[in-house]
Amino acid sequence: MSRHFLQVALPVPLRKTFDYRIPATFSELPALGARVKVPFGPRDLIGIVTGISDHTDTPEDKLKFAKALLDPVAVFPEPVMELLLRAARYYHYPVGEVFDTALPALLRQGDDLFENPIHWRLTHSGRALDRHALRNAPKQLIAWDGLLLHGEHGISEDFLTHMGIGRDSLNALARKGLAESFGETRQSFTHPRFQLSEAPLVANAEQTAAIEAITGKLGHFQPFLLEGITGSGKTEVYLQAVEACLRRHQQVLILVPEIGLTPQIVSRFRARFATDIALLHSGLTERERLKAWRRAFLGHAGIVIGTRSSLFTPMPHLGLIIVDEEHDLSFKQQEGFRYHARDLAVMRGQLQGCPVVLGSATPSLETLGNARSGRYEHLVLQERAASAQAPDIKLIDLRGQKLRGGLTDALHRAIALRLNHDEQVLVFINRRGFAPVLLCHDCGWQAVCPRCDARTTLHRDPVRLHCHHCGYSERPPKQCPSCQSEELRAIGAGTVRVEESLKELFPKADVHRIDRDSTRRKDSWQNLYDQVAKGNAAILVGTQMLAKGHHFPNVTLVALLEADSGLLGADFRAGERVAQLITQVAGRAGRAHKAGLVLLQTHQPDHALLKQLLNGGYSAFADVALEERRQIGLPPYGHLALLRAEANAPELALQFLQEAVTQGQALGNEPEFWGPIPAPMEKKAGVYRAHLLLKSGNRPALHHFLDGWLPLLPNLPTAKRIRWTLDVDPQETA
DNA sequence: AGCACGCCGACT
DNA sequence: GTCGGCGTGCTC
Repeated sequence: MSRHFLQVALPVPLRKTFDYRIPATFSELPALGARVKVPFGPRDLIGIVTGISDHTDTPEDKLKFAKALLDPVAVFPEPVMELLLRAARYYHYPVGEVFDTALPALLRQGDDLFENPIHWRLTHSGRALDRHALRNAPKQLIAWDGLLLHGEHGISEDFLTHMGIGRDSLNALARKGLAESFGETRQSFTHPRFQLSEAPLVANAEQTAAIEAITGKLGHFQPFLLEGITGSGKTEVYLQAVEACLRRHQQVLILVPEIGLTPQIVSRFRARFATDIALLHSGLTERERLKAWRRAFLGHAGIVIGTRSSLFTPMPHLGLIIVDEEHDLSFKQQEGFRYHARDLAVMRGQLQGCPVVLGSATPSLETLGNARSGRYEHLVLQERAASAQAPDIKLIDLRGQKLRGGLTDALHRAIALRLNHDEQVLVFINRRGFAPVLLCHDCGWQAVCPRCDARTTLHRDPVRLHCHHCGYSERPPKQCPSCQSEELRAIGAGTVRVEESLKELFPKADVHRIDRDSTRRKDSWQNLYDQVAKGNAAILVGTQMLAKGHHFPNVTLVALLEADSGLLGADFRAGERVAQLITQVAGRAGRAHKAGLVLLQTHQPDHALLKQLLNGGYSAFADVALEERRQIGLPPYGHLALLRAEANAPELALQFLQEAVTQGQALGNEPEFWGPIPAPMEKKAGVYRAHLLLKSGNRPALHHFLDGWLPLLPNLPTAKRIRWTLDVDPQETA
């Protein structure tokens, strides 16, 4: 064993592993994927064993001994280990940091893998022993003394090891019947148990076909796109596929968007299945998270429902992966290890040999592309449940219209009509706060953020200017700082101003606002939801957070005050996002027995995207958009990576990226470089940002180039004066 | 990323 | 005279 060296991945931003000698205190060779504590420079770190080898390239004098083996088995079993290694390679991110993001914080910090680790105590005869009986076995005597001290509750093996009492001495005492071990061991791995606690719904023909397609592939890798309009019963397909998986004594992993892990979704699963359901979301304490993680890890939990990072949860009997609302942006991590949980879910399905179901009413063009090319099997649910009708979508031309609180007369009348019928209305405006611009009427001065290239938003309660891009806020000036005029005006409308106007325009109606500011207090969202779900006439005003997760059966009118505002962005995905938002929002209208109406206020009633959506729905839009992407070679037909640079001066970031381009051209076989260009909001939170987009028609070629290029970047002349990050498959390219 | 080592300004 | 600023260099 001493002839072996451990390769250990450590949580440091270094693209390599480190080799360590194995000390004699290790009672066994570590499992690949187990945690070890090792000395690293002046401190100790916890790392993951990625390899054990009988040779090392590190000079003898540099090698140190590992300090402790923390786990009797791998915290990352083989398929998860393989997933993480591949992910590190694909996203060109240091493995040690990839492991770190995949592990619950408490395990990262050294908590025990098993809740009740192996403990030792003296047996009855052990306690009765005369210590002279062990006078010829000094190590056993020390162990016996130690155990005697700790009485019948015993002491963890870990602690004993720490005290210099080894497993050998303890085993020797055990053989003599003097000591015994107890607590959880690796035997506590199990298969999940479940019972059906309610009968499945009767599936229609489309649902039945989808369920059969998925269940027919259990035990094999196969990705599915389950494309189903709102109200078409995607969840019932999930439920019946989950049931089939549980019947095979396997576990199911369900990924949901950050905001989607609502009690409503969870209660559907709880109502159907009596099984251990582990929830993993941002609201848990680290202790709760570890407990839920363990139930999945040990195989106890039949169903694991979680947000992005729960993708990495080890599950010994994983048989099915579901990604709900697969188009949702929150599946892509936007900092650090920038992985896409949906894409890695497919990779995990491949490694574990199980089906992966990607569900959405508005699939991402990437997923649609995969479905059309045949890589994913395309399952379509087009029928709404018997009671529901498709909503009617109409445009309202904003040009030249007089607005009251952001509403045209036509929209005002439509809302009044619905309220008179005791129905509910949703109003979307994608902007928080009171007004997005504070303007001097005399000289044109506007309130801007000193740290960002952005205007500050005027808020009420308290009255302050806030920057939505950094934490900056200040009291609004009483006079214009530029010309001393007192004619400062709040221009444009955010959710707060729209809420106020609606209260004035409809004094008898219940008006509620739902955005990040109004739902900050815990439970307030749930209370509001319960109140509105009763169905009394009401208007809900909110940002797109209102579009997700919750269903209000009495909503018959949905209005977008600025349906085309999202089209202004330079991002090539802007159109896709707008189409998804409008379609999702439309799905909130008229779900039950009442036909719904969707009204889109727009300055561009002739915009091609809006026309496609109106005439042919999301799939007509997707046809056109995919063809455009194909022609310019953008995803899913081309592959992107984005190199971002940040610096304290604007030229520095651009200069670094230019050096990177030159370096890449010298390497050869480089992809297309787009840029460098200043980021759309060049200055943000006081730092200047620039972008370099890499585009290639050939994914392996792009990655091969990155493999050669990235290690050279730290050596570029300006590298030490900037910060750079690489984003593979960026979701926000502008 | 930490953390140490190392060489120049304002304070007990 | 020291405390401490953060530049740069290393971590098996």
